[in-house]
Amino acid sequence: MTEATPVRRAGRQLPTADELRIWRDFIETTAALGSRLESRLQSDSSLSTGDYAVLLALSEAEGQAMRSSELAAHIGWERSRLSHHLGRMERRGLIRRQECPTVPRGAEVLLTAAGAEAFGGATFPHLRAIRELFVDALTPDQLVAAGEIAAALRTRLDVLRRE
Amino acid sequence: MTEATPVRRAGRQLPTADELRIWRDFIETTAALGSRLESRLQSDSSLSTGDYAVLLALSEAEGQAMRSSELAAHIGWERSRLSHHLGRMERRGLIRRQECPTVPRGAEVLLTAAGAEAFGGATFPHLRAIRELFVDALTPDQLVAAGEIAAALRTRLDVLRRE
DNA sequence: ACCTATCGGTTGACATGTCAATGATGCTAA
DNA sequence: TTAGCATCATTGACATGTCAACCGATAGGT
Repeated sequence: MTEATPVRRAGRQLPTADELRIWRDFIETTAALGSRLESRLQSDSSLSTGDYAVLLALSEAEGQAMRSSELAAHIGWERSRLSHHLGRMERRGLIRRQECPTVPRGAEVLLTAAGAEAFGGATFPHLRAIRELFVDALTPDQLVAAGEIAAALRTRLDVLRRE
Repeated sequence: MTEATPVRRAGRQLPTADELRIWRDFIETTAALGSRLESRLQSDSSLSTGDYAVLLALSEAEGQAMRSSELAAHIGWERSRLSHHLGRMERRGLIRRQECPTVPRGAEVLLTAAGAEAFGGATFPHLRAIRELFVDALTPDQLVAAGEIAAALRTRLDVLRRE
């Protein structure tokens, strides 16, 4: 970081000690943030962040229903993961699955009344937690910077996707 | 973010749409970054990041050994998680456990030759991946900002620890 | 000495995640 | 027509994580 010369920067293959320290702080803190949010959500509503993502997507979908594959793409999950998760959510009565009327071998995922109710109850505390643990922790400048950092990292991930 | 008046900022209980968008970008991208690193490490060395954390700590420990509880504290894991993980690593021959000579009911965790070898082989590609996916993705300013953001979030998490 | 609380560590039950294999169904080309 | 192939979704095997219960040993207070 205190590295000013582009030449040396380009020549290095490994991170410096400073860079590594930042990396560790960054990845560990964001992981801890995620799990704190997870446990807040759990104690406020008995939902996991996975449940929440599914319920959010269904709530916003037309007819509060979506085909399984679309849902997976929408929230960025593998189909297998979604299928397992839906099985658990179905057992708890949060969603229902039925054959899709339009797509031959498709499965339609429907929000149940219980699911809508659980989602409704979870939303406010969850958003408040996001505000307390993330938004309020940062200055406005830092918040902007966080968005830019996320965008830069995402771009990099996408560029290197197939390697 | 475009919120300039402290009064309005203080009065809000929930994040704005902008803030929420940044939150989602941030948390999802950092999660994706973590899992990309995980799969890189896996394919380069057949180690998980958990394995790596354990092996790193043991490598740096005197005598390449540590008591189980110390190790857990050092890498920030619950004892139960560590115990399960050590069981799996022991089955793969990466570490060994024996009664601790100094602490009565303590277990000493030792790095095996195979563990040291696996760690040695994993280090270089892992650090290179951190550089490619994180350090090189950011400008020097962004890297500094990432460190500051992590520190701010960590402070907040610590302040709210027992709630 | 003896009851009890605590400590270090393990275990079991379960939630979650990945990967590869499986079924079931439609599409396409010989 | 039919053999091969892609697609949608599920399943099973397994790795990982949390939580609570447990075991054995030790330290104190009475």
